[in-house]
Formats: sequence, structure tokens, C-alpha cells
Amino acid sequence: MPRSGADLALLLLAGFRSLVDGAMTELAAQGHDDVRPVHDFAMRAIAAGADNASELGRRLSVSKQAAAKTIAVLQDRGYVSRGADPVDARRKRLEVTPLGFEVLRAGEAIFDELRHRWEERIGTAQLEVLEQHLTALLGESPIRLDTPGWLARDLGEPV
Amino acid sequence: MPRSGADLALLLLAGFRSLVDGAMTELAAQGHDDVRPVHDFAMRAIAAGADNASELGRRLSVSKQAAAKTIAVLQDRGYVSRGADPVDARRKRLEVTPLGFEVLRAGEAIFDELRHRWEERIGTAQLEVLEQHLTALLGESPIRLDTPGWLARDLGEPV
DNA sequence: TAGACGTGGACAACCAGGTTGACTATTGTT
DNA sequence: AACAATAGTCAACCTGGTTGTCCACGTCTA
Repeated sequence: MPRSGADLALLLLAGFRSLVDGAMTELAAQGHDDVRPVHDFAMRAIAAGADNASELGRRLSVSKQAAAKTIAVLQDRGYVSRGADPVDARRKRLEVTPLGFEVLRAGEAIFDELRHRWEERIGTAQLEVLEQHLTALLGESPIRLDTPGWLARDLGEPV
Repeated sequence: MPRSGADLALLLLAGFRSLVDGAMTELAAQGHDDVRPVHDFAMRAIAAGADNASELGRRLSVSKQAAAKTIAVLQDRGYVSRGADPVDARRKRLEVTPLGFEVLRAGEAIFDELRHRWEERIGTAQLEVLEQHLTALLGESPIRLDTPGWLARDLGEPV
């Protein structure tokens, strides 16, 4: 049964969806029913140093306006806070709140748990091989999160 | 280097994106710069027998209204045609046009070519193993295409 | 030191692809 | 014949993107 290239693509998508859907469900069960993967990614980027909207936009390969919108909801839900930047009055410095970090932590744990289940099903070594191959194929690719809609939108350069 | 579950998810996403971006780019180069993966999926479903809007919506796990919108653009661009259904006057029967089939064919060829390149990089057997594992993990999962936005929207049941 | 230029943020208008809800026309069932 | 279910359409709305415009502030340089 020779697989088609399209099947392969679908398989990868299904894998991603499976993990993410699982994670969202579990996160919701833990009381964080208002977090989306987008938010997780954004918080992670903020925690990693993208502490203002423009920078966040750059990290996520998204316009600063889009980043600002995401920040607005994150702030609204208490996951990040914004304060004046002491050194540059143009900026509003972003910070992940304790609640935000809690979600981040929970998210990580859930993903790790899901991965662990996969390990149990196909074997630790096998899963590692799978990851290695994927990594080899893709490089440590920069995450591009102009995602919602990208399935349907105009193309960017290929990865 | 123990990989995290989140990395795994990102890896799968990156893989999918890589293939799809590549395919869109190539398809655009061949003159079909107005096709999105969504359209491809929809045409495929229509060709496979989902010959009316409601049915298409069901196949794609999407509301019939959403399906109708997709059909509208597909029709507008000449990829599918709609005619009266001789047996049921409520229905408008969908048909993929020759142009639509051409795109479908081209898309398949491109995906196969991309998959082939992956074969060359990690080896035919290795890629097959990867696919087998993924398939084992996911089952021959029904494709759920309520996708644009699902990264950011409310959760459905996990796959 | 003044002005030019660049950058951060905000606002508005727009788009794509989804959603629900309401309504009509037709078909199928009792 | 009456009623229920289904196909399609319209309208209003949501989310997460996009551009473009504008202002306030910082930085660089003539």
C-alpha cells in the first residue's frame, strides 16, 4: 500500500490535532477553558522575552496589530499584564502573570503526558526515531503562528 | 535530549505546514494561485460523492452554511458547477469541473513529489515506518476540516 | 541642538472562514 | 392530508488575521 503524499500531510495534521485537541480538553477540565493554543504560544513567547507587542508580532510572524489583539484577550483573561516600560515610554511592557504561568505549566505537563501515552503505544525508541526523522526533515524550524486561517489564506514562502 | 510533548506537537504541525506550503507554492507557480487546501479538500469530497452542500458539510464536519460558502467560491472560480438535481428539487447537484479535476490531479502529483523528496532524505523504508507509526497512533482518522480557526476556537471532542 | 527618521502602540476598515438562527421549498412518512 | 425532516439561502455575528493611518516617543546625525 504505497502511501500518497497527501495522505502523509493529513497524517501529520491529524497527529497535531490529536495532541492539541487532547491538551485543550484536558486543560478545560482543569478549569482553563479559555485558553487556545494560540494563547499558549503567545504566552510562551512573552515569557521567553518578547515583552512588547511589536516584538511578539515578530516572534510569531504576525503583524503587531494581530499580536496586540491577542495580548488584549490574554490581558482580559488575566494571563498577562501590561505596565509602562521604565526605560522607553513608547513601550508597554508585557509580563506573564502567575495565572499565566500556571496554565503554561499545566499545558506542558499535559503535552508530556500525551506524548508518554504515545510512547507506551509504539515504544520509546520508536517515537524518538520518529521525532528524529521529522526534525531532520524540517530542521529546528522557526514556529510560524500566522496559523488560524493559513490553511485557507495566501501562501507565504515555504518552510 | 528528551523531547517534550509540546515539541512533538509542533514538529507535526511544522511537517504539515512544510508540505502544504510547498504544495501551494508549486500550485501557484502552475497558475492555480487561487486554490487553498480547504478547496482541495472540498473538491475531493465532492468528487468522492458529496454532491450537495449539506452532505459536503457533513463530510467536512462543518455547517452546511460554511460548506455553501466554500462551494460559492469554488463555483466562482470555475472549479465546481452546480445544476438542478433531477430527482430531488430541493438539491443542487455539485460536480467538479474539468478544471477542478486538473487542480486535484496537479495537487496530488505535487504532494507525491514532496513525499518523494522526503523519501530521498531519510530513506523509503524509514518514511514508511514513520507513516505506519503515525497511522497506528491515529487510526485511519476521519478528516476533520473545521480547521481554519480551530487552533483558536473552542474545542471539539479529541480525535 | 534641531530636525529627520524609525519604532511602538492604537484605531479603523476590511477579509476569510467559521458559527447560529430563521425562513422557504420540497420530499418523505404516517 | 397533515406533519416532520431536509436542502438551500439569508442575515447577523465571532475570531484572528490583514493594511493603512496616525501620534508619541526615541535615536541618529548634520
